[in-house]
Amino acid sequence: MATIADVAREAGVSISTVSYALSGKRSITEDTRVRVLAAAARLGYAPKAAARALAARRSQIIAVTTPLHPDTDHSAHMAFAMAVTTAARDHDYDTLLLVQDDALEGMRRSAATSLADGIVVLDVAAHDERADLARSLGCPVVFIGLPADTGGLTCVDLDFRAAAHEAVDTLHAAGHRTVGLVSQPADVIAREANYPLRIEQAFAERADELGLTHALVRPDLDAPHAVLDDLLRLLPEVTAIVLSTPTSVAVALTESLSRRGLRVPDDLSVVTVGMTADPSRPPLPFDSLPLDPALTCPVAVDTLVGLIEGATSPGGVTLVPPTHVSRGSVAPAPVPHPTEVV
Amino acid sequence: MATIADVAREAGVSISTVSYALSGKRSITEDTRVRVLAAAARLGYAPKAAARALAARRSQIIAVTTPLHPDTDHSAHMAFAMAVTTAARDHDYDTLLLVQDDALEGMRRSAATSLADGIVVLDVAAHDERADLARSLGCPVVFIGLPADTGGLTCVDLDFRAAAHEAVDTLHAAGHRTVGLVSQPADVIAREANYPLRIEQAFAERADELGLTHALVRPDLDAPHAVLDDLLRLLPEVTAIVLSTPTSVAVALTESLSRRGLRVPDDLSVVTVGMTADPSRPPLPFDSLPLDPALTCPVAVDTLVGLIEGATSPGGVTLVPPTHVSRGSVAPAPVPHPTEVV
DNA sequence: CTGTTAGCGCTTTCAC
DNA sequence: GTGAAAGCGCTAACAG
Repeated sequence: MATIADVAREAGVSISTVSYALSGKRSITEDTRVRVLAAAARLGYAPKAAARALAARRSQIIAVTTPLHPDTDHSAHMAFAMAVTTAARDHDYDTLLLVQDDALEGMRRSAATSLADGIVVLDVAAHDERADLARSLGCPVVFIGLPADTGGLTCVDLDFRAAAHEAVDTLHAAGHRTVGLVSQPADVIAREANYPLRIEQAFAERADELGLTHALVRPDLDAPHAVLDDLLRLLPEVTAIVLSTPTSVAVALTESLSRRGLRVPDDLSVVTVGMTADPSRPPLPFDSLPLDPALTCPVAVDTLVGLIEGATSPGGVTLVPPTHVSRGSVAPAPVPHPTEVV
Repeated sequence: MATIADVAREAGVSISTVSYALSGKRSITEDTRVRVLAAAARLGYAPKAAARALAARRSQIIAVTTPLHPDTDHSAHMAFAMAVTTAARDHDYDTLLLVQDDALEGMRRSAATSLADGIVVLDVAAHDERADLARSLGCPVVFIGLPADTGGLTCVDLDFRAAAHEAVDTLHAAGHRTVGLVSQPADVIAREANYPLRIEQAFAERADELGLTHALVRPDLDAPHAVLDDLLRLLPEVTAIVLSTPTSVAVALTESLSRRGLRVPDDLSVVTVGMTADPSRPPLPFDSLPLDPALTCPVAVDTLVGLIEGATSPGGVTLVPPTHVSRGSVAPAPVPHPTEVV
């Protein structure tokens, strides 16, 4: 309840001296600085957020908009929201949560009322109505994920293309010559952000470049166990799998493999690409190039803070390079071509 | 960018008239009210949150604190955070997210700076450091879940006791005479909020009252498939199960049942108590008395808003009655006592 | 290096 | 029913 005036009186200095002593925005004699800090501590002073925001024209709040449709993966999106929040705190910002119906309207509202200084957009769909809104908002906005049209938007995403390439390279280096991709369900590809397509293309491209035999299967969420059959039908000689699919399909695939008596990595090597782990469950036992919130979110928040503070100019897509997590699911191909093993 | 002064000029009235016309806090001639609204719309006016908060001494922001340890169920807690956010919007409040390390410190900060008008505490542990903090904060706080000592706190939770009773009653009414409880892992019971204990006690109590044979098993997360064996060893005649356990255990149990050729509900009836569904996955195919965020969160937010606006006084535990969701997993006992079937 | 002061844009008495 | 004006508590020129 103490105000800056109380602190000034207590420390025997002026109000502005207190303000500057606390913000460090101009140099203060060590002596008076200590006196101010002591007075503030004695009175339990904390600047009122609203007064500060009004005077400084900055709320130190970032809005996070994430529609969270019934079919989006809640645990993954919680991980993203957490990562954004943690990154924001590192820059002294708090995060406001805008969900469901309010994901769109809340963006408008928090921009119009200056509730938030900037907005992070999560759960981005290919044709996301928040993209057009962002272009017309006059408030810094950063997308985590890419809508179909990124024109005029500032976006950050994992470099899925590089991740897919690296997955194929890894398998190729281990001597695999026939590789399969377990991709997303067809309807997800239509609706979601375009990263599944980017992965499919990059996978095929690099496999062709390396002269590998390859194929892809898109699972059916109602019959996830069929993917393995489908893949073996398409690619009887397959020795390695790239997984970029919903967790439920990955789990089903694991079961299908063990039912068939196929061991990872002895019979089949596996690498996942662009999958987000549920922090509250044990991770899938596969080598991964994950879509890790800890990778993209800090970059997105840094970018947003740069925009807010005028240090950066808007627009542009930042693709974050993937990191490789080893879990021992890649082994040399069962029947390697001796001269080609790296 | 338009201010209230712009609107006043445009409408040819005073600033206070604009304020009252928009807030409705005092009666305004229909004519001038319309004129003000039109002017505001024409200028695209939206009151600045910071100015409003400073003058009104209210930020219209509720902080949501949820530590989210690595082992907490992220999807469930996202569902709670969403439900709180949606309920808050219904009262014209936004929600600020405080996670991880900042869950505790953020409470202090948002209270001291008047960043938030009130705080909702999620992910409550039995001995939660946020309980003592809440008592000393001088800022309205509502817990969703019960810490061990609720003295001086305002709490809202599902009535787990009633839920356990109702589950046993349902099975008894269907003619079951031997029932098992699959509870939480032992270490969870020690650390978490005390609801698992409340369920165990209520289960045993009501089963005794009804003269049922009963037993409980606590799963081991590293060997979830063992629970069915354990239960059948303890209770060979079991015809019905009450499930109040992590989702992973429930899934493992489902698998164990089908491996043994036991059909639900033909061979075994099942009811879940106090479990939270992951909205992004298909629900467990069992009758439920769920811990549904949609039940507790609106009550908690109503309570908090009552505290903020001075309509309610703090303290007290509100237990929300459970609702029953039928999914056809309860059938009459296989070997009913004819005279007792209801 | 420090103090004075003019706002920031709104809510809310108080007067009419 | 409406208007004038005093703050809310802080930041950031501007002056010294």
